[in-house]
Amino acid sequence: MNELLHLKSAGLKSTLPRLKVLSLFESGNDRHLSAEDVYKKLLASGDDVGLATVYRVLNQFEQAGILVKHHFEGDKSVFELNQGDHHDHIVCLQCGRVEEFFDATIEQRQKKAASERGFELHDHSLYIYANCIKPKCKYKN
Amino acid sequence: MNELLHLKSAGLKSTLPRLKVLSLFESGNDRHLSAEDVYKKLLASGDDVGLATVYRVLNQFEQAGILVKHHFEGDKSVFELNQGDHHDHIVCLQCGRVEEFFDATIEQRQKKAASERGFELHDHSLYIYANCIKPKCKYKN
DNA sequence: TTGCAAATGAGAATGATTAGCATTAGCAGT
DNA sequence: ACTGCTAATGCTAATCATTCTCATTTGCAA
Repeated sequence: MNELLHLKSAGLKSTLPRLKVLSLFESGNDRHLSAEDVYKKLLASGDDVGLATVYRVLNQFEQAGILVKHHFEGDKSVFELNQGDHHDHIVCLQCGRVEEFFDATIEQRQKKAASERGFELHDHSLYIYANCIKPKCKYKN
Repeated sequence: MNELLHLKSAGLKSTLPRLKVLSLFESGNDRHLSAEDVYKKLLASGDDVGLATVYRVLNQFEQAGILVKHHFEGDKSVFELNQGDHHDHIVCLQCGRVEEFFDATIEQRQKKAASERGFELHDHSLYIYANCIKPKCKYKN
């Protein structure tokens, strides 16, 4: 009943769509999903939720700290389960593979860069766009 | 005639709209401008260019390496003159002030993070979202 | 079980950006 | 300078992701 706890503590009613979305992320099959992805996966598994609801739920979960939202290059944003550990992302430009990483030095220097210039760091987004080195990349190798 | 050289070498005809857009950026009054910003500024100065043209020109300039495009938090993207020097950005969440910075160590560690995980770094985007420390911030101080 | 506010679903609306197309304007060659 | 042709422009309509509206449904507390 981990899901229920999450929802309760966020002041969210435990509804079918919310549980479905949550368990999709907790199943762990795909860490990074867009609203469209979630919508399609739910449809595919016979669960009938509206796209608008998916968007709403995703955003509520983000507010509640259950999910984290990312804007990879360009258009649609993706969500991933918030497991407390902050990390940044490397995205393969060819196959889309996403790898997570954390570098204490980078974090450190960012804070420094901000404070040196009269800012108090609140947040940051760091995406590395790269190419898989063979033979891992699904497309280019 | 710096502008002309730019355009020529990019294989772009030297047209009125392109010259207008280019000189807007080269005037240096605002480093970071969205398509909408450019459009409005041109209108304001009596130059009559269509919004679609602005978008087209901006993208052509990006391809040509004359401008660089950035996606700050959320929606619209902004462009800035490409002066050869790569840098990242700090954006104030309150007043929108944008400060540029470069940190060799961060660059370094990114390359390392990528290669350690089987990627060849191609590109990256790093945005620090922060709050101005008083009294510089136009809104919160 | 009842009642009601909160949540959902379907479709319309929005906002940024792009595509389609008829008209205009650079510019190379007379 | 004049012709002509292709690239460029300026509308407007179209896209695409995301949000809003609102009538209907559902979770849940009394």
